[in-house]
Amino acid sequence: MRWEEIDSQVCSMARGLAIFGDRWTLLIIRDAFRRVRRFSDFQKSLGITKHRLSDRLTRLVEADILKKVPYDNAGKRFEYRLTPKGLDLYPVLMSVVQWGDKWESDTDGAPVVYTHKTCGNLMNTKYVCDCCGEEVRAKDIEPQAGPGVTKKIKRGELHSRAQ
Amino acid sequence: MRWEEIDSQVCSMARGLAIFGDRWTLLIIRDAFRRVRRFSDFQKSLGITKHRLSDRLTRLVEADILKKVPYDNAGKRFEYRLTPKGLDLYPVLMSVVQWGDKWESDTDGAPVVYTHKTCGNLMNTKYVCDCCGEEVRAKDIEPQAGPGVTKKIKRGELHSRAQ
DNA sequence: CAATATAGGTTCTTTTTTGGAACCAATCAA
DNA sequence: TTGATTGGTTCCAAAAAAGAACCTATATTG
Repeated sequence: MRWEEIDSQVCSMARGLAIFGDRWTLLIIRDAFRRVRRFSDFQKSLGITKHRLSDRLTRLVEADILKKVPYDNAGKRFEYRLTPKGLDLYPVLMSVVQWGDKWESDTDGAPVVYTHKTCGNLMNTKYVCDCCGEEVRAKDIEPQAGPGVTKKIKRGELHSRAQ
Repeated sequence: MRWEEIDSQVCSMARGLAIFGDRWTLLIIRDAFRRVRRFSDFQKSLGITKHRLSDRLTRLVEADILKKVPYDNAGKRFEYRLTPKGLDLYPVLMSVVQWGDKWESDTDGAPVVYTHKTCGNLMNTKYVCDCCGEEVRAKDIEPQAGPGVTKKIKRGELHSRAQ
């Protein structure tokens, strides 16, 4: 299977990764959360080639994760800002950061720490069930076919179990 | 900057993505969580070429995310199983899935739903501050240089602000 | 006002990474 | 024992990425 075809899988992970699962894209989004907004600033921050950056920004705008906002008088230069869909990626980034802090920090410790303004404390995050509030662990979870699969089976569009 | 150099950034995201931020790797880990364990099963599930799969599995074993466990009598055939470090990636996968469910499902709805065995309900997850339990939002968080940066600055190894 | 710098790209060439197919040795199942 | 399966490796062609040069439209400087 070619990589471009992976979003044809009936799987939310495959569909997500088809958008941001390649090199650079998540780092661009990381920078966007750090208020990097302009082409040249992304380039300086990342060291990515202009060609690649241009391509990735275009795709992110097409995917409605970033939007272009004019900032010069002539309206011909643009900033790239996160859309609501893009802002919703925050848990993805933070879960990667948390994992990296735990498993890939050198002996000095985490490069960046986070203060939660709401409660005033240094923050660690955890992933919880929004119903009972308990921290989520793989073994406590039972995946089942959801409507995105069962409806397709009912209509005869899918036969095997979901990818 | 070359992609292989990104893990030199003092940034937990860059370090994480250096390991699993390329094509296929997170999908392999997804399958591992679904109890896919053998070479041929990964291959069937993903449609990845053997070459690529072999390479990715080797890297994941080197990164201590998967481990090889012999399963035949002669001890020459191996299964690939998640290590504790690999199991700890669960929040990364689930946050991608949650995002994909919300933003990339077709009109039928989510392909897979999850029952939380502990509380018996269909589960949605949320990302919370482990101190106050409130859901984490980008705007409520103030990042600051952590020990992984400040110690290096003190020793004169870093001068600018953290990447 | 001309000259220079900067932003935001595009084009071109080289290198690296993939995809795809063929091949292979060891085991297993009939 | 014979053929199928597992878990790869090797080789080649195609696609993607890196790096440099180039380009156009503003903005700034003298």
